[in-house]
Amino acid sequence: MNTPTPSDVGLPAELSGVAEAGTKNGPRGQQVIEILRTAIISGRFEPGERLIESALSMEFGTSRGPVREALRQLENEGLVMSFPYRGAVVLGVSDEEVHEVLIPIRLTLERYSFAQALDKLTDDDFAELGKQIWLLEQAGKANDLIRLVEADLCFHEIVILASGQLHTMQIWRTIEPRIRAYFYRYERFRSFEETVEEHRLLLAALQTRDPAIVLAQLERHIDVPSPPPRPKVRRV
Amino acid sequence: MNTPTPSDVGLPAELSGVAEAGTKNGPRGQQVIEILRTAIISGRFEPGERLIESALSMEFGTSRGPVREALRQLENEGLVMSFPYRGAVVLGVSDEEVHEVLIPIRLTLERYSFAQALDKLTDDDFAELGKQIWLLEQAGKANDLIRLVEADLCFHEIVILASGQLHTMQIWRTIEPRIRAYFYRYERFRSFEETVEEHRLLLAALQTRDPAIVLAQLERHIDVPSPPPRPKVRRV
DNA sequence: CAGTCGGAGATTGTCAACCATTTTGAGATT
DNA sequence: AATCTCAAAATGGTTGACAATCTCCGACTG
Repeated sequence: MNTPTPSDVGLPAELSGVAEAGTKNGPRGQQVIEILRTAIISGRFEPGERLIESALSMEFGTSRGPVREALRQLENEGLVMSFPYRGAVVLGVSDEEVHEVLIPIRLTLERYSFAQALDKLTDDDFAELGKQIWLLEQAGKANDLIRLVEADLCFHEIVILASGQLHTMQIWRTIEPRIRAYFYRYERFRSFEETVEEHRLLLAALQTRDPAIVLAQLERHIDVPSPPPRPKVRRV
Repeated sequence: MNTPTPSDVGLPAELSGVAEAGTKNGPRGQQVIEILRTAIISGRFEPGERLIESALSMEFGTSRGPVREALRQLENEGLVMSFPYRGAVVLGVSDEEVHEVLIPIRLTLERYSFAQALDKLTDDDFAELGKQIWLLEQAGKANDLIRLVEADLCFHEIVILASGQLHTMQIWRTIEPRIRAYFYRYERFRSFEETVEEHRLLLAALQTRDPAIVLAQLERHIDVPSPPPRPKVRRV
């Protein structure tokens, strides 16, 4: 899994010791982002609820600076919308928009990056993918939706990162949280074992390094469901 | 053209006096974003060039705060990439990624929002669209690429805004600058009159309010060109 | 009584100066 | 030649203070 370093884009540098995403990232303000994001995705904030900078900074024990940046970041992930001098409100995602926009975009991103990643995947990458499969299995057995979704998305992110396509990665980051929120809502209606099996097939396909096989399996995995699942629209 | 207001997403408010995008926006820091964005898109910065907060804030006569936010914004538009404690560098876009990722995403966005906008477009919206057509004609006659691209993208943005789909809008905003940069590079190789005519057809299609007609014309307009145009890849 | 006007209060936007943290590059050392 | 050390440069974050703007509520007016 190659995280891009400054040298990849023209900055003088060597390999970067980028912390494994998840636990204790570098700058503290990143944690603010993560906490807020998790809170919104898991539904601890109602859509429409206002987020006040001073209140949040108080709560997190930071100054307003990091909170402002977090809110801007969340805005770019579509979890929040803000208005000049009026502050930020939590956003919801309609199932329709997920199906008609976010999932198709995801498919575009993954089609391209899987194809690009084919001749770049290292043994290390495959090992990481295997690890995610294992985590999927564990989560499945434990009936742990959160960890299942986590491993699912991580699997895909590994390939996207390996593809080394900067803009594809950037767009992935902005839609991933919304996809995640959607999965939390609806993945529970699928058989966990089915999800695990699909990723096994996907990994096997990747190991052939045959574009046709990989893309076929990818389309089968992601395929855009025509009728929005359970409850209908649920606007904003 | 409906710009979403806080009330649309749950905030108590009435119609917002959002300034016509372009000239003197509200917060000063927004101008910093615009200046930097234009500078990057028009190629006044080389890809790989470093952007230093203190230098920029000096140059713009602001404090570092607004510059930091601008850099974060540009990062979310894929024009810049930043690394913790290492700062931001200007990014380029490979033609391949534009064709394989950005344009297909654009098509997804527009398919959905044009369909959604059909029964929401007001007379005012149509008037605005007509105005853009006129501007396209003027720019075409004057052989003014910049203004042509401006009116072109503005035309599409009007429809996207009218669709009222918040996430579609949000994603549009993050890819629009890169599309714009691409147009600046390659639209010059097309007949301006052809571009104008296509938008005339698109507007006529919209006026029928018939989804089939509109989508057909849209696909014809945007269609994903298979072979990357002139110079080949041009990485990062 | 409806509608308008005018602050007061709340919240965001910006500034300035400062310190902590981290990267980076140039020497000095082995 | 490779490594180590250290100071300079930049970013990340803090504090406290204002300026600019929105919101809302209550008084005034037709």
